[in-house]
Amino acid sequence: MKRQKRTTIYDIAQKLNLAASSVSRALSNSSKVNAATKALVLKTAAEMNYQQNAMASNLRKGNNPTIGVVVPRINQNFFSNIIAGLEEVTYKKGYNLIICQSNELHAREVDCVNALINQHVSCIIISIAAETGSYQHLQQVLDRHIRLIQFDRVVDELDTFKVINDNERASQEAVLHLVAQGYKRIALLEGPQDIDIFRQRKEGYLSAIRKSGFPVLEELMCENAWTKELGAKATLELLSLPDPPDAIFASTSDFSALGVLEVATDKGIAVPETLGICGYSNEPFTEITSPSITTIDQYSISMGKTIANLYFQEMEAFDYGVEPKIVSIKPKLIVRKSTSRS
Amino acid sequence: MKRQKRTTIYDIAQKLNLAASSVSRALSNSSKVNAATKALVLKTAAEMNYQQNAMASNLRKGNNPTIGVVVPRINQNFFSNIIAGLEEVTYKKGYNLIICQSNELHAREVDCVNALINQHVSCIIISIAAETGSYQHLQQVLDRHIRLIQFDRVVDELDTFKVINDNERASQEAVLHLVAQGYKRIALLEGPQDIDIFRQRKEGYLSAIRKSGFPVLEELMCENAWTKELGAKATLELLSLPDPPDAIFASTSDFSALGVLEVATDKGIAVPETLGICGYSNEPFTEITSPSITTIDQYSISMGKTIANLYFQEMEAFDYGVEPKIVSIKPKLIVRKSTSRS
DNA sequence: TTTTATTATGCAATCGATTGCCCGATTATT
DNA sequence: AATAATCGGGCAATCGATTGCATAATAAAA
Repeated sequence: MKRQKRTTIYDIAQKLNLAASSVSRALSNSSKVNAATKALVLKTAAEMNYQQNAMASNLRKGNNPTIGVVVPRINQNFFSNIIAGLEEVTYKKGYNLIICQSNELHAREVDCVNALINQHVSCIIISIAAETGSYQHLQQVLDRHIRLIQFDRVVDELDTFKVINDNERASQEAVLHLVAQGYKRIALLEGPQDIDIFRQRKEGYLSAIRKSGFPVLEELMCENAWTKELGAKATLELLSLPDPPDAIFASTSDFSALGVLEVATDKGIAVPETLGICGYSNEPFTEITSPSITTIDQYSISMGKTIANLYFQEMEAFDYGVEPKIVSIKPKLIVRKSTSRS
Repeated sequence: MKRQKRTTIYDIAQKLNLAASSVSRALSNSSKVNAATKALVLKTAAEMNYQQNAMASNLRKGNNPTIGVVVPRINQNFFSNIIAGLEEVTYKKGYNLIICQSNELHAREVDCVNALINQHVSCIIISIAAETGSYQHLQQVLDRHIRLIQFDRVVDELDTFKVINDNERASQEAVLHLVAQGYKRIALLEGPQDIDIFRQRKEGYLSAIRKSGFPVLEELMCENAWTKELGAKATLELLSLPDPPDAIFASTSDFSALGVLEVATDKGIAVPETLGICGYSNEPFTEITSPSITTIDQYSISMGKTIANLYFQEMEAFDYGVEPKIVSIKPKLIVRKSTSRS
């Protein structure tokens, strides 16, 4: 079974007794070709089942309308929403999306970025892996004048476009909400402090606690309570304190908050009456638990759209002179039953 | 700020006073180049920050190590898991993944497929949109000798590789489980019957009902109860029957099952005692509801891996003579509290 | 009717890497 | 020592589309 060659503009040119250049112009609707010829070329191309070879075109034109995306995990609600949002916009612009996942590993992230550089993508959109290393691979991107947009987890030092959530304000708001509900000993489950977003969330917590006139208590802050299991473990420890907390802000994720809720349910602790629980991310399940969990929505789909639009508006419009810009989105506190005492 | 050109093999060749061909061979580790020269080229390439231009390379080699994926929605648990699984495998093979979403629209699906054909991807992996139309676009793919793998929602008529879930057996098993738990009037929430997977699930339901010696009752089968809202609506109707069902199999999705559960909870109907509920897909939240929902796990991540491996094993190894093969994965019934009477 | 614009088309170089073929210089074989 | 084989490397064509420049044909202007 022999692989028949695809039709190229040369095939069309030959058939119509034209030059390939004319065919090319006709197909790209250039004004330099006669309307009749144009129509004929278009018709013939359709008949011959012609489809442009994007590789050749892009090579010649020196640009590739493709955006590379690197996320820690594709199948994580937040990121898959981001990707969906990105796709929504890039599709309309005729851009392709190449997706990679770093699996939270630095080495793999470097690999992905290099692959994207090879592909000569127009832009790389990235949220960095938990396992951070040097930023040399990102610097490489900049050195090659490939647009780079960081989002969510960003490297501050790098002077790039950034789209982030205002984690600090959101966290602060969440904690102030807890205070308003009458909680007085509010614990924090925090994430790895070498990741900016977790530092910011902790900042928000601290400033809200201070602002409310409460003391900052080391024993109420648990490190690395990232997953459901770790959240549960931390909760057990917190609850066995001589003076246990009356609310827990799982700033790492809703999964962590779920761990808290499960422990509370197991122990017969009333939520929200005896223990208030607040998560982060607005995972779909937070609405479904009983009680439903108060959390923070990050507008992930629209964030994806924002990122893509940023590229198209700011970056395509002008040339490289554009000042890198930081877009900060304020997430929204979603109050549900797990913190509604009143 | 002028965009400095990227270094090419010609730049390296010039610097080392070599021919570009030798540089190319050195970089691809060809045996036709002296070890010393090879080392020198590699070193110089690194110094000059050389990165291959994949577009040029792929054009010349006539192949593009890229796989295109078209799914209805990227941010749907099942599909994002599939993509994660695919990526896991393709990454290791040095392949790129271009992701598109059809948004369940036929026209958009056609667009995506055409874009992928333009890109000369090596393979297109697709789960077709709910809004089906002609299959001409997929036929085009085959005509151009691009590998095509359909998964989950497939077009039977097309003679391609297919990776599917054995929806019929899984549904049958679920219903038989309900029967074993003593449920006697089992209702079905079904999806659009022009999509194969929903037809198959209904078949499974029907055969289990017959096998159990129960009558097939039209009034217990509700069409198009796809979403949570539709599931809830259908449940209200079912419960207002003179002789209401004692179990509901939401074959469309867990969301639909969730709608059922919410209605039951609202009405104070005991689950699983008075009403049994079974969903489909093993969405993360099914574990969390109270009671937790019995459902069917589709092994989505591993299914993604299976699909990718299918491409690499069967399709790269041989040439086009390979007989299209159908891989059927048997999903797993996950029994939880919503159907556990005993 | 001659000259100048305009329009439509062709020619050939180009994007960057790969590869078949050829050739000179070593090394191995008889 | 003469011939054959091997090695290392260069030349130039090629992948398919695009584009600056040249040119023929036609229309407009003088």
